[in-house]
Amino acid sequence: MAKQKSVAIRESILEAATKVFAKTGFYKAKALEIANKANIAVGTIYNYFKNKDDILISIFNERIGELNRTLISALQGVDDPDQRLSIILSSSISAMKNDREFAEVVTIELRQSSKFFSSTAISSVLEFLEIITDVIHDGQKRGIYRSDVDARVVAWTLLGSLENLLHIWVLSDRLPEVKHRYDISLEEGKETVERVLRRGLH
Amino acid sequence: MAKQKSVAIRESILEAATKVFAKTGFYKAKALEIANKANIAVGTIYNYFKNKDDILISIFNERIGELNRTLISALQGVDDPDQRLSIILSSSISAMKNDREFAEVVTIELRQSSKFFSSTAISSVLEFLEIITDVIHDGQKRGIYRSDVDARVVAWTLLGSLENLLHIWVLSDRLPEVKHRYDISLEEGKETVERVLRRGLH
Amino acid sequence: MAKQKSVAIRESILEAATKVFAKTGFYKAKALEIANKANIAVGTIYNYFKNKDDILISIFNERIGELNRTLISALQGVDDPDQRLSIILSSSISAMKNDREFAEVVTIELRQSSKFFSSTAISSVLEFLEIITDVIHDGQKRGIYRSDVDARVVAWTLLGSLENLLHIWVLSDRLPEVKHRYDISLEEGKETVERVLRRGLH
Amino acid sequence: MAKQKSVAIRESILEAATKVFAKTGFYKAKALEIANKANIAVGTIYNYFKNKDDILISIFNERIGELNRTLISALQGVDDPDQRLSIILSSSISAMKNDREFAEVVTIELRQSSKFFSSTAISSVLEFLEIITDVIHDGQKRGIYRSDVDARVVAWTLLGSLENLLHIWVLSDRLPEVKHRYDISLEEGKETVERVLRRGLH
DNA sequence: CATGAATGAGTCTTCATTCAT
DNA sequence: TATGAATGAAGACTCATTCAT
Repeated sequence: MAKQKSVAIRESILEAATKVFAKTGFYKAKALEIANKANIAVGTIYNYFKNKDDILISIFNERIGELNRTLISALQGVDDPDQRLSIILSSSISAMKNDREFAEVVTIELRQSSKFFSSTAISSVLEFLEIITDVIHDGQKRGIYRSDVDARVVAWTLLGSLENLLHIWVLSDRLPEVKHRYDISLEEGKETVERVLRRGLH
Repeated sequence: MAKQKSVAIRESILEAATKVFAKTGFYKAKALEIANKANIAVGTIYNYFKNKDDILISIFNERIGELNRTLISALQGVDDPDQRLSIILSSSISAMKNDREFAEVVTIELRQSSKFFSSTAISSVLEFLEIITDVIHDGQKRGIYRSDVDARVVAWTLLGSLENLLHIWVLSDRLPEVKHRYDISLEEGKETVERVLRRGLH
Repeated sequence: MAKQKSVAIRESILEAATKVFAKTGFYKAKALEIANKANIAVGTIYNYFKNKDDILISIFNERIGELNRTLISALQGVDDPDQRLSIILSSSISAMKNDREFAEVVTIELRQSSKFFSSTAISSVLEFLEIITDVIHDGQKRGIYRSDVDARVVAWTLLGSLENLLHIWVLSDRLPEVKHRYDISLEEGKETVERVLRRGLH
Repeated sequence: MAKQKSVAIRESILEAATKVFAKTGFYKAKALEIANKANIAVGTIYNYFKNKDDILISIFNERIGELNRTLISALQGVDDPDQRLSIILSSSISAMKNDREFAEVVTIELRQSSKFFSSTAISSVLEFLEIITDVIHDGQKRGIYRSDVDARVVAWTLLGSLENLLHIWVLSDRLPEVKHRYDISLEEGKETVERVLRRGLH
């Protein structure tokens, strides 16, 4: 029997691509550089992915899908909405901290992608939003959260807040100007967001 | 007068570029298409701008700079921090509503730019953040706003919320999936953000 | 038996390749598509043929070789040169009619091949020409055909006529323009060619 | 005023391409080599032609169009159909003799092109056929030529004969085998074709 | 200043062929 | 012998930018 398409190779391409996308940005990323970093030939990339877009989309969907699964299981058995939102923030932030390059890619490239790729390309992001929306909605139905706000808007803007928290973190490394004025740790940031939200939603 | 003429051309390039960037995204935008839309020759672009990057940066800085000036003057004489934040949101949103293509460009391309361009490229954005930060800081100093949150974080995450509000609005047009689930007007969105913030910050 | 099996595979590759060459042309034909059509793996092709060129050459030589053998046996015992030429035309045309895809390949790719491959690649075509030349030559020697024409030229140009007869037939399917103006059956075409030739050679 | 697209450059691209196509065949011809031969940059090619196909099509249509115009004017005032066919053969052959590389391209690549390009791509060839058909048709109407043959078939097969006459000539240079067996001059070939045709059509 | 033709570096992707299994 | 994943050379075409007019 001949060789089988290897999961390991696929994974190494995704990892290498994440690094290259983080460093140069999606558009300037070169297939050859990804291949080199993954220790394979350029052509091999195209045995696993249709094209560069497909790699980026796969990174998003697989990593965020993973995060979603983590979230869902972490939320199991937790009842308090505040605590649930806290878990969502913590889990998301810690996932990003553990893979800074993925954080950079999500922060920087996701917007572009949502606009210029199809909606299936960002299905996992929509799923992530769904999770947050459900938590808030549930809080509202149980009379814990105020009902005069739109749960979907809260979810979406919370995502924006989270993204920008990560964005400062990521930018600090490149731009001294930002580093100097906005030297804030992810934890401090999370704390502030949570405080505002906790009081703001009740 | 020569100077007059130049300003008009410069302006028409910026307008044309905004449209093209909105439609295709910065990286795929072609100088020739910008020139055509501006009714000038390609070469002329380079009499007014160093390169494509320079056009994008100019769009950001000039339009956001304008917004900043509008904000500053609108905030004149307004004392209440809640009202001031409300003015900031309203002005920003109405500026974007009046120039949807600019909204698309800001929403989609700003992130990329902040990362891969220098910090002067986004000086006006930093200035915008400064304005928000000051309002919150001022509210804290006057004992109106709680002091256990970081004003800079609030400002930055508020920007994230605002961006994502615009993002849904912009995305709705491209992705039916989003349109269907997140059919929210900018005004409704703003209302929710304000409510959470108002209670959350006190 | 192993040998038997091999011949079957070899044959199925030639058949599949003929179809693919007919559809896309030799240069754009993909080995993978040939393999798929032949229900084998790509690699297997290279156990039977040196390369893509080799497949095309084999198609030519084997099919035209077959035609040559058919011709030779059909000409056995026929004495009249006119009748012999008629047999050559009929047999050739009917062979092509029975394998339209091969007709397309011969018509379209033979020229290229004759130029860019070696002369052994087209040895069977040269043999085919030889057969025609001999018939004419023989007619001349027996005083039936005029002697003031060059038998080799007549053979070669007769081949050109035959090719173009097939060419109209093949083109008609792709180009409506041709179909419309040159809607001629192979039989009608053959009739005209024969009439001119019969009188022209005496 | 800026530079104008130059007819000279366009022409030099066509000339260079003809040479390269003759040498390597259309599919293996490299844009860079054409550019080098034409003393221009690769990109310049694409200011004048949409793509490689477009170059080949232009070569065909412009050169054969030219030939058609020459033929039409040469046929002016000539009454005798035999003489007219003779003129067509002579003019075509002499045009090819004067531009051997074009002859190679026509002989080798035209077939491919007729099949895989659109019919406008070969409009000039169809026009050439039209000219021949008209001559024969006219001969038939005037009772000089026999009426029991299809003028269109005669035209098309005559084209095949002409092509193969050129083909031997072209092949002789590459394949010693052919050179050895078919060492026939264009003029001798023409003579034979004309003799057969002249008697065959009356 | 305006023009737009010329430039040529740059890169994704294809696909025939190889070779380890 | 059959397989099909891996390979990597190869090349058409793009497009931002320049500069002669």
